[in-house]
Amino acid sequence: MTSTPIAELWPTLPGGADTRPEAAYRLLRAAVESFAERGFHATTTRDIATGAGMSPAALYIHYPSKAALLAEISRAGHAAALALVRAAAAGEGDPVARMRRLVEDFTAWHARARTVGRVVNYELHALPEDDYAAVAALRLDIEREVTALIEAGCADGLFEVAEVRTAARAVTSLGIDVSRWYTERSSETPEELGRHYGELVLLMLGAGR
Amino acid sequence: MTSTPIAELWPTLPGGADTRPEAAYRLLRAAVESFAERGFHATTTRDIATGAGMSPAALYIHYPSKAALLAEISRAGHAAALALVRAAAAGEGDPVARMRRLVEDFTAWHARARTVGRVVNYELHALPEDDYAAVAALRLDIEREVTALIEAGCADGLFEVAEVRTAARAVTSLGIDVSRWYTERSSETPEELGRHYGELVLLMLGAGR
DNA sequence: GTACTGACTAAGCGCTTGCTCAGCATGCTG
DNA sequence: CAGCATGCTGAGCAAGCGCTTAGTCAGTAC
Repeated sequence: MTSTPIAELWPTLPGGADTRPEAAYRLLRAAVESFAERGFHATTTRDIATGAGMSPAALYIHYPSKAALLAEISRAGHAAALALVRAAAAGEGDPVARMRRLVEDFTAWHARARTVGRVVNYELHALPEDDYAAVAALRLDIEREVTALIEAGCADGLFEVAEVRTAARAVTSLGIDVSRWYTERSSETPEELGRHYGELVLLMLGAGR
Repeated sequence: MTSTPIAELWPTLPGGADTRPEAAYRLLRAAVESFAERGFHATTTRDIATGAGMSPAALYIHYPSKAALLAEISRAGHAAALALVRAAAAGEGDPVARMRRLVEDFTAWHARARTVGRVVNYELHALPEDDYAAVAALRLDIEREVTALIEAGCADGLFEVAEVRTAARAVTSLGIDVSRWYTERSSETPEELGRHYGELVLLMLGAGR
């Protein structure tokens, strides 16, 4: 439906040199919409091609397979999420300020780019083995950034948690799940939701104002 | 894989009178395993039948379609989750004690019955329209129970939250997402995880000890 | 002009899918 | 015993799948 977040997301992502024909991006966008709405296996190559305004055979000029489209989406989406987490974790301020920004950005991204988010988080099982391995590494990196930030906060006496790993799970989990339930009919904007979730997480980590 | 939670879950569930042939339960269990691992659309009727130790045709003696199997699983799973939430919300103690038990039970259930949980939470889009409507009503009931309990806690001055609906979302979201990431290799048992999550949620709601 | 390229389509191949159907064994009932 | 219901199988159908093929056509190079 709303393809604006995807349009914003892509041209900047797959690695600088943007020499790919515009038709390849139309296919990516159509694939994201279909995969998010129906799932990978229920989406046909005909769906994607039609959504991109071309015949089924044209898809194979730009991508070697349906799974390759999924892999490209998943890699780009994970890279974007990790970049955002890294920027917040390495940003300015104490661990409290950095965690607040991390949760705000992570949450707002999963609300804004919820179609990409759904593909990224709920279609992992359909990835070819190699692509899955690459993407799993990115997911581990995200988890590690969050864990390290919580540990830093604990070391400074700003956070207080029983189990760091469980707390880190809860933080990423809250953000990821936003892409499952958020719709454009939700009462809060992605940014408002981000701010509320930022508050909730800081309380959860024992850093209430 | 581990089918014990499913085995425990079912015979008690689909409505008292347990006159259904044992083969129907074997089909249910095989379907849960397949749907959870590969997703509804990637699962074939041959997968399910083979998993239940019979030929593909035998499936249609017990269920009219592949989707009917999904619907039965989804209804039973949602009913179980709602029952557990209702029991905790209407239990003994103040809102703090009841919320703690609600989160503990809801979380532990999503960890223990993670295969059922995955089907219940991530295959909704594959449900026939009527079944979806029935299941959506159960989901709304769960959300309402949690919201009401938070409101009760706020009224008693035990909780303090900026937005009740957002807080309720966060509580259910944390529990649901457990079924996505929890594995039998996770470092905590379902019950330990439940206790940790119970603590985190109470902090989040401004009720830290 | 000729030669070549990249983006595309119409047609369709080989295979898998959800599901059906005729038939068979078993056990219960009169 | 016959009569019939139940639970099941082997074979297979129609539809739809991912992907391929042969060929079209506008654009570019020389």
